[in-house]
Amino acid sequence: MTAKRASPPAPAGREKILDAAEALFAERGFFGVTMRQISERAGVDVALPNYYFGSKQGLFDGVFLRRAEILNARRSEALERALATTADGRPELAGIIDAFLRPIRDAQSSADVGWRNYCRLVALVNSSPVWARMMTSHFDALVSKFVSALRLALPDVEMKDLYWAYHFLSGSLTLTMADTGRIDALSGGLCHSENARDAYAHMKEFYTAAFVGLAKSSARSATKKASRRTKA
Amino acid sequence: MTAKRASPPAPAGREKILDAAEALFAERGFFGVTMRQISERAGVDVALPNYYFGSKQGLFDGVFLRRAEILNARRSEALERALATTADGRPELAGIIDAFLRPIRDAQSSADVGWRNYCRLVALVNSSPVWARMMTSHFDALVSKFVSALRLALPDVEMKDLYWAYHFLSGSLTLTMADTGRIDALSGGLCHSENARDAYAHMKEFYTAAFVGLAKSSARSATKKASRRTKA
DNA sequence: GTCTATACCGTGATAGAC
DNA sequence: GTCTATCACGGTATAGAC
Repeated sequence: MTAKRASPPAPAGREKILDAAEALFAERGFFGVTMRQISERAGVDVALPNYYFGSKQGLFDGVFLRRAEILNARRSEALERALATTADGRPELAGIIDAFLRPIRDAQSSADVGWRNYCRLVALVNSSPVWARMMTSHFDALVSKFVSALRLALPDVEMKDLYWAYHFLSGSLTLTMADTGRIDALSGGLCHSENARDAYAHMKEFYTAAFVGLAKSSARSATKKASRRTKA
Repeated sequence: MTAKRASPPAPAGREKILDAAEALFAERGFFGVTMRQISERAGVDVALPNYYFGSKQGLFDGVFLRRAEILNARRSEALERALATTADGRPELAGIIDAFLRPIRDAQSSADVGWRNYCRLVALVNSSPVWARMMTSHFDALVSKFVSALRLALPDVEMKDLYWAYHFLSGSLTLTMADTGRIDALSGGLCHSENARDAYAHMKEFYTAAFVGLAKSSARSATKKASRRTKA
C-alpha cells in the first residue's frame, strides 16, 4: 500500500501554474505578464490557469495566498516563542525583531526558488497602491500582534511612534525583499543583496538599536514633561 | 495685451501628456496603463504621445526624467549647504539626513499633484527589478555623495555598515513615498500617510538616532578589538 | 476531474495618410 | 499635429479528449 501524503496530492498542473505565475509576477508585476506567458512557462495549455483559478486575478490571488498562510504560521509561532522568553517580566526586544524577520530571511535565502520569487512579489505588492490592500488583509492581523509585542518590550514609547517605527522597518524589509540589486552597485560590491543572511543580520542589529533609541528619546521627553510639571 | 501668468501656464500638449502619464503610471505602473488611457486623460489624440516620445517606453522615460533632474538639483544644493555647516570640523549628521529627505518631503506635500504622483512613481520604480536600474542611473551619483557625507559625520562607522544603513533608510523612504495608506489602517488612525510633514519628521528623528547608534556600536566593537589587541 | 485545441472578440501600440 | 487603419496580442469561453 502506498503511503498517503498528509497534504492533498494536488495535481501537478495546478502547482506548476502557481510556480510559473509566481516567478513571472514577481519579475514584472500583474499587468506585465500574460496568461500565455504563464501557461507556456508552466508547460500547460493556455486555458488551464483559467480552469483552476477562474481568471488572471484569481490566479494572482492564489499565488499570493499560497505562501502567505505558511509565512504567517511561521512568524506567528516565532512571535509566540519570543514572547515566552522574558527578562524581568518583559519580552526581549531583539527576540521580537528576530521573530519578525527570521522567517522572511529564511524564505529569501531558501534553496527553493519559489520562496525567493515570493519575497520579491510581496515587495512589489506592498509598494503598489493597487495591490497594497492584499498586504493589509493577509498580514496586518499578525503585524498588530508584533506591534503589541514591541510595546510590551518598550512600554514607555508611545503607540504612534511605535507605528511609525514599524512603518520604517516595513519599508526596509520591503526593499530588502525586492532584491533589485541596487545596493550592490551603489556600495561598489561591499554589500551583496543576494546574501540575505548578511542583509538580515544588519537589519536586525540596526533596528534593535533604533528601537532602543526610541525608548531613550521617550524617556528624555517624559523627563522634560515631568520637570515642567514640577516647575508648575 | 494679456498679462502673462507667473504661475503655471496652462500646459501645452507635451506637458499635458507628461502629467497624464505620470498620474497613471504612478497608480498602475508601466504595464497597467495604455496609451489610449493616457491620451484620453490628456485630452489629446492617441497618436500624439508617440509623436512626442517615440514609444510608450520613451514616454515613461520622459516622465521619470522630467522631475528627476529638478529633484537632484534641489537635493544636491541642500547637501552642499549641510556640508558647509560644520561643528568641530565635521558636518552635522542631522543636517545631512535633513538634506536627503527634505526635498522629497516638500515634493510629497506639495500643492502640485504632479509632484505627489511623481513620488509614488519613484517608489514603484525603486521596488521593481525591471525598473530599478533607472534609479541607479539617475540618482546613485547623488546618493554616493550622501553616503560620503554621512561618513564625514560618522568617521568611525565602517563603509559597509553605512551602506546597509543607507539601504534601510532608502527602503523606509520608498515606502513612505509609495503612500499606499497601509499604515493608516494598521495604526487605527494614529498615523496619517497623507500627512507627509509628520511622516518625515518622524523619519528624520528616527534615522538620526539610528545612525548615532551605529557610531556607538562601532565604538564598542573598536574597543573590544583594542582590548583584544592589548591582551595579546 | 484534468487537461488540450481552438475560437472569439476587444484592445494594444504604432505607422502612414492627411 | 490629427485621423484612421493595421494587425498582433490580450483574456477568456467552449467543446471535447483522456
